[in-house]
Amino acid sequence: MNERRPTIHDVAAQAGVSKSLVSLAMRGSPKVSDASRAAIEKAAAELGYRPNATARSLADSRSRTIGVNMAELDNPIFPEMLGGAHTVIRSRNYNTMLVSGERDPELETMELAKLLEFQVEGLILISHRLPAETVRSLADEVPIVVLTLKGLTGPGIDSVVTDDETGTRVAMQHLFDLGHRDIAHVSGGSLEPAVVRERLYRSEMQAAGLESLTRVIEGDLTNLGGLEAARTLLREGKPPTAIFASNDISALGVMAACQEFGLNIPADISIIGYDGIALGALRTLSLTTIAQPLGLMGQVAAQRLFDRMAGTQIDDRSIVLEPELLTRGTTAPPRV
Amino acid sequence: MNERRPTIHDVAAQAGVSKSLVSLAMRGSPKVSDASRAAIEKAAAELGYRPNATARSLADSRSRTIGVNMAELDNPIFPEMLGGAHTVIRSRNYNTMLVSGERDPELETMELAKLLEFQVEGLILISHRLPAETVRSLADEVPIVVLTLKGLTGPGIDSVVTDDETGTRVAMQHLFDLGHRDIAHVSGGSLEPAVVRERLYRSEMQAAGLESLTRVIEGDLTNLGGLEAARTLLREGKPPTAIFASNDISALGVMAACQEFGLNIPADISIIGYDGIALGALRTLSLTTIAQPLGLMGQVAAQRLFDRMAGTQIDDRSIVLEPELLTRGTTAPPRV
DNA sequence: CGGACTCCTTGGAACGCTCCAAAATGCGCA
DNA sequence: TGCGCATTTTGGAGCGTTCCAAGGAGTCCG
Repeated sequence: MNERRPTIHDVAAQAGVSKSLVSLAMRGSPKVSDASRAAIEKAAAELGYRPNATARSLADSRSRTIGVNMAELDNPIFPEMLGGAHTVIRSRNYNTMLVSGERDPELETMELAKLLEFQVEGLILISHRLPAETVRSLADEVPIVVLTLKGLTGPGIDSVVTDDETGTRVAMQHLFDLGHRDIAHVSGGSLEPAVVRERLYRSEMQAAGLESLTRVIEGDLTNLGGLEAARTLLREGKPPTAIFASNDISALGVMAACQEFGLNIPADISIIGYDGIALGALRTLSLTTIAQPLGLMGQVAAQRLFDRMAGTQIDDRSIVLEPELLTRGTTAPPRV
Repeated sequence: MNERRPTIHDVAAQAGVSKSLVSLAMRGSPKVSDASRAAIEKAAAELGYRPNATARSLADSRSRTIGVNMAELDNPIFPEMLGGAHTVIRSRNYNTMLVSGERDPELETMELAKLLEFQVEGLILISHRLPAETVRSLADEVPIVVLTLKGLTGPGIDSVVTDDETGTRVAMQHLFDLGHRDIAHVSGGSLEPAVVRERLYRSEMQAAGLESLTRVIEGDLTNLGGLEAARTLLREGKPPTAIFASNDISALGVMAACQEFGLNIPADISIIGYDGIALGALRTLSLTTIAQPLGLMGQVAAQRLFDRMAGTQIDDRSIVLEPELLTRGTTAPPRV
């Protein structure tokens, strides 16, 4: 390892100019003469000079860094969103500082505090488990964009979500159109999107005059949760002709349970998920689902963040994207 | 947003002490009297003071940050490794700065340069596409741990890999034990692990006196690549009784192709993958595979990095972990 | 040949913190 | 009351940049 990294001073000395001029040259200022520029570049190359971003941040009080919190790593929708955000952040010549609270609000709070200490200029919360109050107080220091959760807004807080009501309606309509009536729902706990999906499932069933067939089995948005829920359901007796799962990974668990019970998908039972994880497109799975534009959501979130950072005047606090039905191999008309 | 963030000076003024004392107190030094500490804490709380990590980094020239490069986001093994590394980094009270080169060596180089400008104290490359020379020169400035690729070592560079030779042998042995002889391989291109796996496949076949049955179809470690490769293979005529795919996601493509051709897995054809992605455990897929301890690899990588940063004397440059056969639902004895 | 410009270049003061040597304080004891 | 010692506290220098006001060097023109 090197003894000491060369600084702007070393370059200046080597090139025979002042540190200020080196500073200008490094940032490509037009007011540096060609001769000086050449000398400086030569000196910098010889010394292996690398600007110190920390010092720069301090001097001009701009960190050029965005903090991203990823609530959990095991649902693939989050990395997909991260990818989208990351692309935009990089294209703006910013850096991404990633933390994860691992579903633990206290840890999450600490991690976010660290981000602020690093002077991040904006925060993207790819889901989170924080109390509203905490988020609000963070938003006091730096603009925040929250993904997938729109319940919480306020000054400094924007959100990017998809329209879960429409999405759920489309899912149910798809099943109705295929001829299904006996449709069960594997729910997803108390987080916002899952709650909305369950509510809409119920109201759509009711609107179709199918209250009596309404069945909700509790899941938790995990693969195992979906598996267990579907097992419970199938043990009960006559299976429904279709199951709407609150998200894709739990839908995959549901599929596994159906197979265990000797049910053929989609001949014996149709399954529809929600999210549009890349995985679902695997030919092996071919899961019909309501796709959220995950990568796009990340991109939009980052863009909005930059707009806020630039102080652009924007009225709405919430960006709602449209979900899309992806008809694949797990849904078909019910057996007659 | 706030006008200006309070600094250590503001806290000092408010508490009626010097900035130096505040600095000590903030870092929990034992040589601060209880009275002063209380006053300082009170003042800090009142002002909503938050230490400026940038200034601190500059002052003590330690960034407390590790840079992580994730070559690509679409193979789930990488986020899994990231998760492991992240845990360790956080437990050391360090931060993670994440970049991704998106398979583009030039972009990757630029991103890594940015990390160094931020004075990261160490670098973890979760795979990469860089020329050896570039990595070596980076290693001159900061310790590096490379995951999944062990070809490249040298001063300042460590690597964490699993023993692909053993892994492949175990995979082949598993198939041999089940009674398979006609085993094809879907390869994975020119990256190091894929090359080793292909070589070992060939040598194991040869050792078993099965040169005549050796068949390698080119894949590229993607789902689609696996699908296409298997289609090509199956179109050729009599299918093998088993296929060994170079990694899990391509194995999933292979499975899809088999289904397209009306082959029953594992009754008609056995499939074994490599990696042990979490996904493969999904009951719907139940992919037999050679599992690498992905999360652990990330952890070990981070640990080794911290050891190097601490200057611990260590001899070996390469950590080799053992892979493990996970027998699941896609392998069975061949039909007689 | 002097002034008015334009173009380059410069030193010094921040930025908010840590580190250090030295100063203040307090206490026990002769 | 004064001295030594341990405990607290302090101001100033420094970390590597950027920013700014001001200084020098040319150039053009009357």
